[in-house]
Amino acid sequence: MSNKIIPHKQFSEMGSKKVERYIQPSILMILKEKTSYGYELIQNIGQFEFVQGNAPPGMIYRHLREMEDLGLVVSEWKTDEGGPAKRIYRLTSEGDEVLSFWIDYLERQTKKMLAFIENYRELVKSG
Amino acid sequence: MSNKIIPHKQFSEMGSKKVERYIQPSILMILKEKTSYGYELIQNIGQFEFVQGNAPPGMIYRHLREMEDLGLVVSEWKTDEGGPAKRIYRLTSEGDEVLSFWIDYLERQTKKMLAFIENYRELVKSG
DNA sequence: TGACATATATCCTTCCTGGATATATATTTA
DNA sequence: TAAATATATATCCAGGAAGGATATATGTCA
Repeated sequence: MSNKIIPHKQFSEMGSKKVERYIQPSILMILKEKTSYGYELIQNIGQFEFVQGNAPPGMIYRHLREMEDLGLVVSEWKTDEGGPAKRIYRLTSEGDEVLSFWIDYLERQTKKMLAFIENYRELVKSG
Repeated sequence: MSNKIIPHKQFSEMGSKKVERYIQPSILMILKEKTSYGYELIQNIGQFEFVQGNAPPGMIYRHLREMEDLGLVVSEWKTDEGGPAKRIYRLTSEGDEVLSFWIDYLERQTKKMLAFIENYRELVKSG
């Protein structure tokens, strides 16, 4: 039995897994504007629309630890506000520089994507 | 000992692994123009610049089998040209439809990326 | 005949994601 | 005041995709 399915369904299922979500640059961007912490980032990372809804907590904390290990951010505990302690993250100069590399990358990538789309349009027009 | 490294190095190492390569839509696009086969696709897929150099053969053949299983392409053996037999792939109407979904997705994604870049420019300007 | 180009296929390890779960602290509500 | 909820961080595990290496086979050219 063949495995044929409705194309848009196949696409959305596949897309939901493989789509680039740009977690790291989004965190760097938010921290460039102001310091923040995991729980807040989980709620705010959706503003760039690469992630729909709330981001999975495990992924954000995992990224933050990795980024701190790489020296892109530094953190300190904040306990004076009531409620559970927060680990406040701040961007480092290395993190700032990596963000600028991300921007360069995104510009190159959008150019390639737009060329790909244009190639498609020409193909449809001529075919 | 901390794990600080040179930012552009960290970025290029990370980028080479996580970058979106758009193998499936690239194959669909080539097959929309004409039929082709694995070995030829490996050499031609670089034209869209999502993949630099030759694509890893294992990945292309893996994608082709998966895409045939999904009904996006069909194949037949061609042995009348001398040299090893080629498995010629042809786009199906389902594959054509999935490619158009890919184009829609890429348009949405580029919009988000451009908005992200613009957000960065504003931040740099005001900060 | 030996090397090389063409051509497909499979295997294995590593890495990342998604999702679930655990833990702990305040605040609100009943 | 006890229970439920919101806040907040952290860890674990299964599944899947990528990268890279390797195997196999055929024809051509020196």
